[in-house]
Amino acid sequence: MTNQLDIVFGALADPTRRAVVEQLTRGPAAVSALHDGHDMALPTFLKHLKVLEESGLVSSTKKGRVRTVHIEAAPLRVMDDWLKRQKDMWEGRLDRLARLAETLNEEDST
Amino acid sequence: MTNQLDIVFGALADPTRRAVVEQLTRGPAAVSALHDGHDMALPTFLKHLKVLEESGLVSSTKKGRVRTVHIEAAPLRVMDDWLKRQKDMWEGRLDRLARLAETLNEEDST
DNA sequence: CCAATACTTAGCCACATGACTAACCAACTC
DNA sequence: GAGTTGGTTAGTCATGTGGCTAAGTATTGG
Repeated sequence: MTNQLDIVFGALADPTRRAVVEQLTRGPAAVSALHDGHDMALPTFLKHLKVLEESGLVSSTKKGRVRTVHIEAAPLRVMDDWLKRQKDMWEGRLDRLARLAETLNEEDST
Repeated sequence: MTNQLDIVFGALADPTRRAVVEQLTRGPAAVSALHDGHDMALPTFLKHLKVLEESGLVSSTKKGRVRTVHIEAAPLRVMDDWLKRQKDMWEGRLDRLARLAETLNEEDST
C-alpha cells in the first residue's frame, strides 16, 4: 500500500531535492546546470534527480548528450489537496467547538 | 543544515503517520485509541508518534497513565507556504512565457 | 493489595538511503 | 580521430528507518 503521497512527501524531505524543485520553477535546466552549486559528486546528485523523477515531480528528456529537466505540477497539487483537506477538517472542528461553547454559554445565562 | 521542512515532509512521508494526522484533525485522542486499527505493535506505533511530535506536527500531554495527543497547525502552514511559493513562481513563469509568446506573435504579424 | 491497563524502554534485525570512487559510453569540437 | 564534455553504471559503505519481542514502570479498578 505505497501511496503516491508517500513518495512525493519523501522526495521533498531533502534539502537538495527541494532546492532542485525551487530552481526548476524558474524554468527547465540541464543536469549539469542543476548540479552547479550543489557540493556533491555528480552520481549522488543524479540519484536525487532519479528520486524526483520517480515521484513524478519532475520529468526529463535527452537531446544529444544533454538531459533537460522540467517540473511537473500535478504532484504538487496532490499534496496541496491533502494539506487543504486537513486544514478544512481541522478548522471545521474548531468552528463546531466555538459554536458549542456559545451554546453552552447561552444555556448558562438563561 | 537540517531544515524544519526536511523533518515535516519526512514525517508525512509515511501512511501510518499521515493517518494519525488525519485522525487528529477530528479531535485529540489517547495513544491507545490512535493505535486501534493500525496493525502493528504498540512500540512501533509509538515511534511514529515520536517522529510526529519531534516534527512539531503533534503535541501531547500525559494525565495519569493516559497520554493524549493533539494536532498543531503551525508546521502544516509552513509546508503550505513552501508549496504556495513554488506554485506562484511556477505560474508567474508561465505568465511571462505567455506574454512573451504574444509579443513574438505581434512582431510576427507586423 | 493484586491485577489489569496504558504506556515506556531496551535491544535486535532487515532493508532503504545518501554519500563516495572508479570506470564507462556517447556526442560534440577541433 | 583524439580529446573533452555531459551523463551513466556499478559497486562499496555508513547511517537511518521501520518493524519486532521482551521486559519494565506507573496508574487505576476491584
